[in-house]
Amino acid sequence: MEYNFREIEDKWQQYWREHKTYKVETDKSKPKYYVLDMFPYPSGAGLHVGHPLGYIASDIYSRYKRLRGFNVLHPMGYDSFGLPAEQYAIQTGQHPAITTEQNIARYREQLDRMGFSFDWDREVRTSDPKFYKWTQWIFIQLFHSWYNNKSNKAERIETLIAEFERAGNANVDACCAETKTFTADEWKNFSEKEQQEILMNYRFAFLSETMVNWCPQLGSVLANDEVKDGVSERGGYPVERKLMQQWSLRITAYSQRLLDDLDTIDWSDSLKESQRNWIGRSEGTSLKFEIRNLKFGVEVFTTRPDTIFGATYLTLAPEHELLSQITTPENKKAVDEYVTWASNRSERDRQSDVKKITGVFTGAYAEHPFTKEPMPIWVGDYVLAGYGTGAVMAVPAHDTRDYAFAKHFSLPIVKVIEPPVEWDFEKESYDEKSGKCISSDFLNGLEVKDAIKHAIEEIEKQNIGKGKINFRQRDAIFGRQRYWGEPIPIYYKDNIAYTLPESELPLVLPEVDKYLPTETGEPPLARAKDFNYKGYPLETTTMPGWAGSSWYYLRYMDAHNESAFASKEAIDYWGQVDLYLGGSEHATGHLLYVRFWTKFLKDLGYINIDEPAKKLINQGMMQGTSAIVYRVERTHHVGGKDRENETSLTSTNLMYSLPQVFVSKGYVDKITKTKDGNLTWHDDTEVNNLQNKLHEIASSIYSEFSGKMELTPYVTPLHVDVNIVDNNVLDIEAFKQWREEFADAEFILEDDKYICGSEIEKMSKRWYNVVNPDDMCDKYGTDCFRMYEMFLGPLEQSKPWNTNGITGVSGFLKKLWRLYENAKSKDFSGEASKEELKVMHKTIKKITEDIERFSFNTSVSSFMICVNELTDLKCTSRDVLQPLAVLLSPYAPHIAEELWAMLGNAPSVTKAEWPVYDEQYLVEDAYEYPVSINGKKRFTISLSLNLKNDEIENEVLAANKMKELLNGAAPKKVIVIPGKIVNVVV
RNA sequence: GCCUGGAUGGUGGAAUUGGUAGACACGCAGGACUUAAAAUCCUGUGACCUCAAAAGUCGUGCGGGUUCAAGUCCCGCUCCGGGUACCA
Repeated sequence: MEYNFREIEDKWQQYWREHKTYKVETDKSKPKYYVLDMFPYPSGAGLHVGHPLGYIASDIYSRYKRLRGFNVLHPMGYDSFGLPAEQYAIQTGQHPAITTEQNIARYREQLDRMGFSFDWDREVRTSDPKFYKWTQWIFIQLFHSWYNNKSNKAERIETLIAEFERAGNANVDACCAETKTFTADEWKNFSEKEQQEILMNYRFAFLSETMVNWCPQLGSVLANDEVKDGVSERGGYPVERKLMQQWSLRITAYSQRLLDDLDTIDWSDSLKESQRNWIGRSEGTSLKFEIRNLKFGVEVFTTRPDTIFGATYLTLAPEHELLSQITTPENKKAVDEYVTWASNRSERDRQSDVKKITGVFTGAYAEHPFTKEPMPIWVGDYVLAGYGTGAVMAVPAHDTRDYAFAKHFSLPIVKVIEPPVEWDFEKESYDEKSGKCISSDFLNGLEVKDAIKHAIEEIEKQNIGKGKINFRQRDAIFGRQRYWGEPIPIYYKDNIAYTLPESELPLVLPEVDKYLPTETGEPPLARAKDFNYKGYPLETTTMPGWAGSSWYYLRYMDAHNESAFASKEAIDYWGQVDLYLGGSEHATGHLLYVRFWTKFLKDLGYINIDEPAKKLINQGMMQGTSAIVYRVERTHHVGGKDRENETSLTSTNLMYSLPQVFVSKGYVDKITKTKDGNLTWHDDTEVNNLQNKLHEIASSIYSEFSGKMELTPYVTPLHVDVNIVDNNVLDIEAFKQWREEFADAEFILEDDKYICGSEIEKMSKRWYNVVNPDDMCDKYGTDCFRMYEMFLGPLEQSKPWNTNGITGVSGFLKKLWRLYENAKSKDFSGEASKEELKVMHKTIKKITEDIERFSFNTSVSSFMICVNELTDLKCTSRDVLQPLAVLLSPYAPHIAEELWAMLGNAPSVTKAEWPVYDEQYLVEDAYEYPVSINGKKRFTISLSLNLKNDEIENEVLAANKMKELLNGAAPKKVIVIPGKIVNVVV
């Protein structure tokens, strides 16, 4: 019987469905293991071959862990709120829920085909009110919590109110916005409104007036990680800076813990490094400079207090709040103009001409805290309002940006660090943190490191500043002026924000007639009728896309719970995600937010883990391989009618009326680009050959043609659908049908084939290089597709998708099938030979180790070797073929089930036990001596022996020779490099 | 600029702790079976030298070093990918 993958796949998928094979329950008798995939956003395009890469890997690992006796939680769901569905809704008026529903159905169909072992009973969708009820619930907890720096965790707001009532806020050390100090009595006398305003400064979810990234085209604000290169990540629209009242989450409260706990998790170094950079901790000191003739000072932040004596001026950000107060009347006009100019620059302009130095003198002077020298205060847009204090002390000799600014405006440059190497201060600043302090009063002679410490001590002693840690990370903007997201469970009474009672949850997304912002610029939710709570208006912004994904892993544990986001029992049992798989593009977004929410929920006692995922693996991006065909220019097609009417076949007419002609890649390689950008053929014979071929084509169509065609050496590369290209060979018939204009195209072939060029690009519809897994599964079967995706290369590496090698995997499966078919005819009754057992145990060891270290690509090779060897040995033994089916089942579950059944076993292979290998079959004949020297199992002695070549005929001989030399202890491995050295591993 | 990952045949990639580099697969070449094709099977396949074989020489981006032994470790570069950036 032939290997009929379609029949086998249908049969077993149905069996799994009917028997709920992959349903998982809390089972305390078994160790748990939680394998999580980053859930997909169900876009309209469906899955492409890049998606399943991670899912296949996690599925293999889940299946493996199950066979090893673990109770494995392996769920799947959809991150179903998002922009594309909303954009589609704006264009068509169709409710995003409907689009989303359709997309999910398509995703599900595709996922089902892949034979994944998900427990679908636990499916979650972030846009489902039953799910977002709990997202809203968490928001309410965030609103009613604050971060206590003393206990170093989040606490209920009640503890803060109690403290206010007891002793005001003088002793409160919280992560909060700047708040005036008040006493207990003052607190009690504050009005409700005043109290609420103060509390807002402390809440984890808070409203504030902040600079936001405003995207006019999307009509919404964006978080920092949603902006790339000054344009929106989705859509690529320009982004402006704008001051707006916004909901934010106080993620900065956790900056230090997010940083510290990176050391406790098994994530890739590069990903951890991205997060460290994003959090951007820097140690330094704040420092106050008095301003001449004014009563207040200006505070700066610096990481280099050691260079304080090199500070020659101050620079403020254009948005700095003190700017208008310090500017002298004669400089006011210039400063105002500069500030207006700077504020009108878009984020993109600002980034694109970073090198342009701009700034204006304010007329004011600060006083150096030690030398009491006057220091001019400037305003310049190289200083950012959002970082540190929005003001810097400029040390041009030791900071590149200050140096450029000082040079440009001819400000003094004072060297205070003597570099340990030759340095030309005429050319550039010396920024390194090494060298000795000079011209620096009490710091003279100190090394930079010591000088920093000493300077901070001195600054603190004189009470002009103190050591401070700054983070680059900003609080996360949480409101979006969009429709398709979770409504924020807030209503307003007297303009004060209150949370909805938990009993009112979920606050369901209301129906609206249009999905656009209102005419007055309010978010789409403002269009909803009766959108209020007891007459009080509800919040009209919605949560950002990352809200649901920040906690979804907890919902899988107990997906249908209606009284809690998950039961205590489920949370305690499943604990942490043991293995999390997903793309590295979420490094500074989702993966920070999910860690943040986890820590928050832990602080409030709802869960007992600090980190969501113990181990994380980033699967590499699957790039597309575009296929290129080359059209010979000047042979444009003008349509059949023109050709019929053609009367005089001049060469020019002919060229324009000929069908399009495509040359195979081999010819194109013979073209080079000249300096002036034109193309030229390498040699004239090629030109002649090609012309002759074009001529042949012409003559075959027009028998009366006898002229000579001119050939222009241009070819135009065109993208062609990769699905009609196999191993770079174009399927010419399919190509002709692909596009009407190619219907009667002609081809100049090499070796009777049309070879396409290829280009590695991002997978995109535009380049026709999107490969859909369905097509692959139709052609080769799911098991083949799964194994081939793994075979392509290491999981974490980005790689182009190509189908060049899939025939190898396909051939392997057929061969595997035949092996069992042949054995079946002999009832699998063969006695396993020693060779067969060796092959078997070698394979068990290899596959087990491969899976443990996520090296799935090498596993596929091992299977191929194993089957090749067993075929050669004509293996018919159940003792060998049975464990092989088990080993194979994580990779190719359908065929493994069928082979398992074929062996006469009861269904299903998923209930089998993972085989264990036996060392004794792995030892090579020549080295079958158990050895331990000095109590160590194995170590290497390297000896140079003066043995002649003929004395060491082979490794066995060498081994025996070594045995003599080692007083009877036998070597385990001997490497003979004839004529050179004998290396021995004992 | 900074951080990070990488560079191995015609191609994708193997080499787990420093131990015969190129497993496995694709592709290519030749052969068997077949009326033919597909499918399947067999043989060869890093480069150079050689009619061929034997033998030899070179060979893991480049230049040095450590070692009996380096794709692997160390120092100095080049190029490519990813992240990030007036962050004081």
